[in-house]
Amino acid sequence: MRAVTLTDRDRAETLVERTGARVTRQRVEVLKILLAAPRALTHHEIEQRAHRGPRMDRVTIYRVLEWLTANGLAHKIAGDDRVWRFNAAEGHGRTHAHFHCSDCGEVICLDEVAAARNLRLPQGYRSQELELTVRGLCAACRPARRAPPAARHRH
Amino acid sequence: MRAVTLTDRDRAETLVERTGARVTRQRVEVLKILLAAPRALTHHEIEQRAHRGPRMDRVTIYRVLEWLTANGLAHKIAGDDRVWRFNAAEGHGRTHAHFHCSDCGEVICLDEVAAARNLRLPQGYRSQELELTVRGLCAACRPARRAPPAARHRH
DNA sequence: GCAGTCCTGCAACTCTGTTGCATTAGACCG
DNA sequence: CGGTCTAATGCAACAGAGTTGCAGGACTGC
Repeated sequence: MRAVTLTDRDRAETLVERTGARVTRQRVEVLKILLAAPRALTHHEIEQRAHRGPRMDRVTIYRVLEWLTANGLAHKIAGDDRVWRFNAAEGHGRTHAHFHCSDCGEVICLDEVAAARNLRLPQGYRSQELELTVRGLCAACRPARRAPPAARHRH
Repeated sequence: MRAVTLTDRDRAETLVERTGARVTRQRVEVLKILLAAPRALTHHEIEQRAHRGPRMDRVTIYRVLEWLTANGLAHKIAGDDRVWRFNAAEGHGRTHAHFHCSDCGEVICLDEVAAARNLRLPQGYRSQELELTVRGLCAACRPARRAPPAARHRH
């Protein structure tokens, strides 16, 4: 995980301000956490990071995440473990790709791909968004070739 | 929804038999329901259909679905509403595409697409499966051009 | 028919996310 | 700077999907 720099906090604050809504400590804090993360985080992970600072309620985090998503500042990904994961939404268009590790559940964003546009939908269906999901093993979970796999934890 | 034909029941039975494990009423019944459905079903929907026949426990359905998935007879899809949906797995390869209706949550399978194979993963990551998700509005949820939209229910 | 195993049903539980409501604290105005 | 108005927060209770443990039932092989 990248270190939380002043820049992340400032960027977070600026982004929240730009929406025109209230700039609260909680919104800035959560967005800062997302900006500092190299991958999508679960609510649980965000909560843990948030609790290093002053108290912030579970529910507030849910509501902030919802608000960030509604305002286009964060992006919500449905994982395979029934848990939402959130990204800072910078640079996310209507077409993007994610990698899901089938072992540890980690989710990262991949560069955009020109996903199949020759896709045929049934009569009357309309497409709004495309998402390409790659499932596989991340570097940490991939069985090593020589050395035995390092001990890992799930989640 | 297609009518449940004798063929579906027979096919279900044959498929379960082929695994070598026990052929139970519950397994055949659930697989039959999946085979008869034109789209992915939630546990809840499967339960409702199953309850037209003799008693079958909620938990048993969960376990049967898990078993079907593990044996390659069913396919599990994470929807945007935190609910698993299940398909009969016939014809599902390692690359497939689904359509998720962002309004009613319906999930259907699309024909396979040759999804981006020029995808670049980070160092050390390995891909096992590709899934293309198209989000949009299904025919029922799409705002009509002339007539007002018909009344609908969620789920 | 008997033993052993696999599967099912039931109850209780966990975990993620939501709702209702009283209280707090940003934003704005003077 | 202090007051006011309202959106946002904290707290508690709840809801729904899925899981676990265990006792009893049903297949299977002999």
